[in-house]
Amino acid sequence: MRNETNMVKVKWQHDCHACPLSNLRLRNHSQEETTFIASFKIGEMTAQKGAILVRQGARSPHLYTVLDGMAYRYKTLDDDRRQILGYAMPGDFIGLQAAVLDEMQHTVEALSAMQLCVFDRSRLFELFKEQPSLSFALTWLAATDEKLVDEHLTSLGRRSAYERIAFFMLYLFERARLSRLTDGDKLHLPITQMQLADTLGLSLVHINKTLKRLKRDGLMAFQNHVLHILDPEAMKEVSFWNDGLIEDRPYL
Amino acid sequence: MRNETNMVKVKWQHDCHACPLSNLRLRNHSQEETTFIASFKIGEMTAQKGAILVRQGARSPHLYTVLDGMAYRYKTLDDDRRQILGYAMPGDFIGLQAAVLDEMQHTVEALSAMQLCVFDRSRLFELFKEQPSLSFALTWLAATDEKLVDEHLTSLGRRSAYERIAFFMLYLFERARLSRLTDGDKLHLPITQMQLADTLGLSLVHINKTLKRLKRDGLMAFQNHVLHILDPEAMKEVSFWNDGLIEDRPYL
DNA sequence: CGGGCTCTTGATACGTGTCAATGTTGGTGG
DNA sequence: CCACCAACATTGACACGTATCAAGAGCCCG
Repeated sequence: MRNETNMVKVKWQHDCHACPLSNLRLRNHSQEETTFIASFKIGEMTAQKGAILVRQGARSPHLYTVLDGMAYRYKTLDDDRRQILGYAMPGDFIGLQAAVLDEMQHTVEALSAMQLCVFDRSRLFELFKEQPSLSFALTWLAATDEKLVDEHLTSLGRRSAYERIAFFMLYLFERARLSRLTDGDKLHLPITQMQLADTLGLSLVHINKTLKRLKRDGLMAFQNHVLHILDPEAMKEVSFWNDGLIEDRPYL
Repeated sequence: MRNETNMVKVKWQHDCHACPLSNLRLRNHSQEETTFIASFKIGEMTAQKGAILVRQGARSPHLYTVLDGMAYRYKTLDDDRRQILGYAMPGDFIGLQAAVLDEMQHTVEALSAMQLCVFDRSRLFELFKEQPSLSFALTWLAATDEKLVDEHLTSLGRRSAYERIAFFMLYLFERARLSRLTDGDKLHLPITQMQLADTLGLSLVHINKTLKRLKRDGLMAFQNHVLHILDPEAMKEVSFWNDGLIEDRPYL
């Protein structure tokens, strides 16, 4: 049973007008919008690795923006097969589906220690009434998230294991770059090969063997939770890379 | 090369206040919202089977609501593998991604003769400024579409071919029921086995053989473009059916 | 009444899964 | 600070689901 009580509100909080995310490659807001966001914000919280932020089958009263750390979301079938749907990094909004739908269809879990900005779902409609630009930004986020899932779906449907892993790792790397998490051609990734398997619709064993092939071929290496992109051009080529995937994003 | 010029504006048009969709199991609007929608609407058009409504890699100036007929959307990789991402039925909005993103990442093509309501993308921001309820509805649609792709992704990642086909056919059937396209336990579906294969990440041959097994087992039959649900309960059981998938939807 | 899509079926190949055993790593408590 | 334990990673052998190839049958539309 996963821990749900290890989330602690923190005393000290950021001023939205000096949001730490404004340093990232994200779209920024006007003064007035920032003031609205500040009023919409309930507080901040810390979540430990493994904490459940949103639970499949439940209703979620809170929405979050990731300030620090990573999370992932997944669905579980009635036996215990599961499919990981996506990952959230600093700047990402968690709970768009929670915001507008009744019952959550997936679980969101912290991959590492996280710091989050918390919003009150029940006040969301005020945002739609008063802030057309932010409303548009929310819709933009929803559409962009769907675009991502579309690409992920294409991977599972039509890319081989080798192509699929190359594509996904390159995606994580490029997305992480927006949040300034990369260090040259390296990236610290708090995920296991089991999680990779559940992300890409493959078995643990096959992930392991295919990672070895990718390393042998000089494309990339993933060891001790460090992803190392060795040959980005070759990665793009073998994975049928899509340049339109990664974009600067708005945030709340 | 697919035909793009076979779309014809029709002379006679529906009055939004007597929208034919209002008879479906969809969420309806207030008088004022309907008036806004009427002003947002450019006109109506007809599309022949095979017509391209939106093209991958291009920018789309128009948004559509399906009045009649079906469409599907897909991505193509640089070799010619393709992945079908979803289907649109009467009441569905086509072009949410087109509405807010720059370049389309998928193609939308008519599966049958269609009748569509056409909106002007460039006036979308007025909707966000003036119609908070409709803005919310748009975001709801985006979130619901993502939920659907999430489930589809789970199928490709973690359901076997047999489960996957059962799940998808049941989904199409239940979604079609909302648009009153079903006839008892039967549904006319203008799709081929090749399209089913590209939807479910399988080969044509394997689709064919698995359909045969499903029929032999008394679950469902799909012949001459007619889907026949023989044992809905068994279908739900083998496919790990998700009851939260199908909901009444708002529309524009 | 031809010609091109579809659908069907059998034979065979191959990618990926499963099983099982061993090695490695990192965290925890004595 | 070390010993231990539990995850996690690695590897080989083998099984199985699904793809590919190939050929023929059915169907629709001009």
